[in-house]
Amino acid sequence: MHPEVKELLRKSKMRLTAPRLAVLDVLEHEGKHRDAEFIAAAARRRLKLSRQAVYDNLNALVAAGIIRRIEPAGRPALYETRVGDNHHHLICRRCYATVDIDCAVGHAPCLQPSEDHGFVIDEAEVVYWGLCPTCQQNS
Amino acid sequence: MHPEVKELLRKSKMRLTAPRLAVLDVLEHEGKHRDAEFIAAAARRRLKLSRQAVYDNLNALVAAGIIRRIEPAGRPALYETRVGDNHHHLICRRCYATVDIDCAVGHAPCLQPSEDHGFVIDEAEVVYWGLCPTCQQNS
DNA sequence: ATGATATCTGTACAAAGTACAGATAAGAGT
DNA sequence: ACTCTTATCTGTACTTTGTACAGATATCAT
Repeated sequence: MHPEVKELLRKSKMRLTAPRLAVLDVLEHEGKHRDAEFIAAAARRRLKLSRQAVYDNLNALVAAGIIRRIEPAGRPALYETRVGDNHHHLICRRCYATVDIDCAVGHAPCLQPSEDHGFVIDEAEVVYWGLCPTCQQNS
Repeated sequence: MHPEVKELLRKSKMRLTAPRLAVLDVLEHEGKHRDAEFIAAAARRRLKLSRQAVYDNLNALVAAGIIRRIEPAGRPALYETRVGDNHHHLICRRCYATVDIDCAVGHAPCLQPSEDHGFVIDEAEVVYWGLCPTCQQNS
């Protein structure tokens, strides 16, 4: 576990409980984009914990800005530790492999639609859909 | 009901059943972005039909490219009749009002991420999140 | 060490959508 | 118009993903 993670938790006044650290450890060491089910299963290899604890922790960490949730259409939510840069995602339609994409149009990207309709916009969520190299071959 | 809609159905070799026409009629005349529950309720003011018929028809129409489904994070899916231009959406975080956004970067937009990782990309889904004018006032 | 309360457990519940079997009816062919 | 094929519809049961709630536990401040 990276020590700076514990710093982040303390800064957010969150307790350093074993289930919380386990959830973060899974995200740091067992894949960059994982759903709650995977995180629960992996965390249970370290300790015993309930489904509710997994969801509570994921929600608390998202609220604190320590992890980020993405919700691809028709799929369970995924969680990742890369936060703060509002990067985007590219997902395979067949196997759902997910990779990060830096924004193509500069630094604070995509927050400028052609017409804002009077809205105050704070986020642009972008998901690219396609076929990953492996699934292209097996088609 | 616009006559061209029936043409579209025939072109797709889909039967013109009353439930199917009712679903399309709701989307044409009772709001541009509606979820399955709303569509079912509105269609039931015209005729009696089951939940399954609503979902089956929506799925069939999406598959035929006659309507489009969008799935905002944490919300039920919305359906719209504007298809073929891959436009985007702007959604209010508080009241979930949803408006269409033309793509800011040209004609076949957003299909060029900074790095494609070998994927063959066929769609870029963009959702802008913010506060609509009404909700800005009531905050 | 002690206490306040954030967190965890476990069960029940909820929302959104799908599976399946049998009944019905739309459209093709006569 | 009549019949047939089969797409579509109905209704119930089920699935997935996630939340609500009450009570037990354990973390951190003091």
